[in-house]
Amino acid sequence: MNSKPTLLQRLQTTAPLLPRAQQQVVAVLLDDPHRALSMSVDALAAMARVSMPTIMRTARQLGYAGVREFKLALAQDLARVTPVHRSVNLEDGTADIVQKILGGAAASVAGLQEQLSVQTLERAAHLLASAQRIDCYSVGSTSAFMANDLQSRLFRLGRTAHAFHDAHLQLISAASLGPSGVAVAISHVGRMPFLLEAVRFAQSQGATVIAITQPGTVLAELADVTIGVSVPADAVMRVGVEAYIAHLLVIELLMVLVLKVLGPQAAQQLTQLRSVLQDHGQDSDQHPAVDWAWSSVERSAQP
Amino acid sequence: MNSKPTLLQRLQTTAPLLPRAQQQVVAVLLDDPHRALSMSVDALAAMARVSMPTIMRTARQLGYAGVREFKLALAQDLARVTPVHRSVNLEDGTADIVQKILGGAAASVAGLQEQLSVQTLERAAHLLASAQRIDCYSVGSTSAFMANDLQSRLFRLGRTAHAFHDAHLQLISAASLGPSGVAVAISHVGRMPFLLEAVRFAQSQGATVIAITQPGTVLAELADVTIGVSVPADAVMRVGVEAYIAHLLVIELLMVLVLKVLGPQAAQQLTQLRSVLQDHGQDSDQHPAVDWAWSSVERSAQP
DNA sequence: TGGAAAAAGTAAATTACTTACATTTTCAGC
DNA sequence: GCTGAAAATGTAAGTAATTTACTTTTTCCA
Repeated sequence: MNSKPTLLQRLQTTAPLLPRAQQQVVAVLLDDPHRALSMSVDALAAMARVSMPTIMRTARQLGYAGVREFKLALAQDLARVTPVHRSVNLEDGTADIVQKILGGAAASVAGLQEQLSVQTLERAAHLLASAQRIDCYSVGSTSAFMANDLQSRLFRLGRTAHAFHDAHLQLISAASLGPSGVAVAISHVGRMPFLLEAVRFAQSQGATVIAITQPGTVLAELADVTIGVSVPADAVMRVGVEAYIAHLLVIELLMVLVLKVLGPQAAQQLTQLRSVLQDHGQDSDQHPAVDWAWSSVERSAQP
Repeated sequence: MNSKPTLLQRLQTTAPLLPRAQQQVVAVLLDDPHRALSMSVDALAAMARVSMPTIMRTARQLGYAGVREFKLALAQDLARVTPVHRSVNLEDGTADIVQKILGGAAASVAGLQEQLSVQTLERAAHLLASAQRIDCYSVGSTSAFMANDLQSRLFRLGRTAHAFHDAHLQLISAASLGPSGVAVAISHVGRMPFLLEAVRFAQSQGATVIAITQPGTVLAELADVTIGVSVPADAVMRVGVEAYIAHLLVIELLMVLVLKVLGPQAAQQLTQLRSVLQDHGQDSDQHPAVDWAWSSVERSAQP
């Protein structure tokens, strides 16, 4: 899972370093990549007002063996969810807005796949599966929801978990965690002083800290295990729902992995829980953790 | 916004109808599409043990003007997020699990784009922008979070909004909404009796009801404006985070559209709010609505 | 301002793709 | 089971695309 910036992004960043004629080529490519694909080399050359070999040189410069390969790479790049390069504008039509926001979200989900490290996730899952107590710390209303979600889902998996949204309570929790405890700190920005203080304190008492935050933040540096989540670079100005969604997905992932570590008997318990909920006619708007776990068990139990 | 089957799927279904030599070609393509892309026509021909023109004929048969076009189409197809058809299995490796869950999420976001109707969203946005009071009804803890989110974001846009998670309070609210009020009912499953009762009551008092729910549910039928959100059919067994994410995105969209309806002066207010929050050193873990709105204004104010 | 190195262009060569036509295969009708 | 026409495939020649080799222009340092 290597993180790769979009080809188009790379074009934009590399462009200034290129000689004049090649910059013109890149400009044409960026202007309408889809059209560029369906044009032949000499058509492209004409449009960029350069000679044919320049096209080829540009492709080489970007690290491709030839124009053919470059075009294939570009095609693949365009096909995958294209990050929005321009932010939403109030003058946009409704359809544009839908496209931009959903496109951005899809891109950030796809990007997440490349950011997450399997090893890190596994380490986190093992810690969560073996901790004697798990405390979830949040900052702000959004993270609070996530901390609660994490707590209740861990709880359903039979783990002892709490969620604290308050700086003071976090400190108290940190004081009592001890070496067999795990704290999970959720904060996208990752530099709220109170939270950092609680984290440091928990660590000083021997607890292990898992952070779900942007890479490069103070919190990320501090934590024992950091699950880095960064929204795509294009959207720097717009910290939107993308971060929420990424965090939700990370939690979902962690829960599946924890369940995997805990093994079949935990899955069994979930199945029972689910049937009880069903008997009581509970809406499954409640909590999906139960549902997916159930389906997983279904499948793996009768192959 | 049309849904299309994968090119590879089409290959598989069309294959039996094709003459022998062309079937061999398709077999090679399906065997290792990525490799097939990087091969020239005669290399492909050699591998399929057919002559060059057969490759070309196959491409034509499939509806492409030539091999070149076909290859581009194939490249695009291979790159796009492939929906997961199998559900997560506890025997899966970590990397598989990551891939399946995130892939599923990406697919559902992409699917959302095809489900949403621009007209419906616009109608909802206009209703929200002009209502004298907006009450958000939820069922279950998840929807509760969403109702709160919706409420607080509407509030920041200067709208009068409340969120009710309790059947009793919802009835009371419904009683007092009146013709100039709008109720937003959020429930994925869309058939909780209490909620339906509140909705019917609100309507009987002249209020307009917007529903965010699966199409085809009782709630969907009942509401004046239904924003239909259905998780992809593949994932029927696994009602996971996909539904959350879809709802979050719908709310995000609605907020942008409402802001658009309200016009620049509302955006202006948001900008001010943001600067106040910044002055007070607030973390932007808080609420993204402010951020994006700010960036939109930035852009549209100084062109 | 001279001159060397980098950049861009011209034209030829190569390679990949496409077409036209010959050959083989298939199968319906006798 | 043979005949012949239509479909399918293959051969070879042509065309269009890409790449290379080499020349001219530009840039910029001394």
